[in-house]
Amino acid sequence: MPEPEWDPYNRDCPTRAMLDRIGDRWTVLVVGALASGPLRFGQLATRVDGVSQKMLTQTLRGLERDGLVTRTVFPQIPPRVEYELTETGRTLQEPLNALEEWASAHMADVLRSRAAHDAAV
Amino acid sequence: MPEPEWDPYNRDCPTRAMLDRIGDRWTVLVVGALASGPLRFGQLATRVDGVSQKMLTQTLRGLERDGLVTRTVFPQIPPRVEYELTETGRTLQEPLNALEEWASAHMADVLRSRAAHDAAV
DNA sequence: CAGAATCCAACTGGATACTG
DNA sequence: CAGTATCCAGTTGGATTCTG
Repeated sequence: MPEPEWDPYNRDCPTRAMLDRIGDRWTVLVVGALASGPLRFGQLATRVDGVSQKMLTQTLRGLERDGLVTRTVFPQIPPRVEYELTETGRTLQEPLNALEEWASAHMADVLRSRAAHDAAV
Repeated sequence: MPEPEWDPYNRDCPTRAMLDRIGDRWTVLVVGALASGPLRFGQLATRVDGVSQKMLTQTLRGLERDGLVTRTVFPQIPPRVEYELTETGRTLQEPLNALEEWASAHMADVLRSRAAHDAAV
């Protein structure tokens, strides 16, 4: 079954949009935060330091739409809403982890280079 | 040698900025395009479909500053400038490839989910 | 060819206030 | 608690023009 030939280098390819979503600063962090299991909205807000509630909501809605996250509402007062990675969402973890690890591993190099470069000016 | 404990979940951690750079829609594509070897400015502009010359320049400057890409000017008229991944830049290829592959592999699922979700509204 | 510089429309995203 | 709605300042980035 020959998958269609996705090509991110073509400006009209949907994978472009996908890279945008992945690249979204909050998406990476939210998916990462959900890696260890379901979390409530408030818990996510706490874990992902600095995210505004607007952005968190927006990010979660996007992930839900793309089938990467499920949203479960428990009908009680006060409301309780849990977010959890779907099967597909979990497959995204691996590449995202790789990214975070790369960032951690090479951050020092990058900062050094950046300092040197700026000093040279 | 215990690396400092980078934590992308902390809003003040430099890895946050790094994720921003990686997340940059053009960075992923430019690094990917350079994977197979050095390219000239114009070649990059062609490969990375849709990038404006302003964005390409900006992206390349950023990558250069971070020590991920080298910029070589050949003193001739008309000018010839080549960009090439550095050692560190090449290490970034792997995680980025993983991302592109994920996008290619799951794009169909995502589009399906998206359509279903929108239809449900 | 490879850019630098400028202008400006459009989108992003934070802060704030309100609700079921 | 988990949002929604609104306002708005700041940033992004495309188009265009000019240059060594």
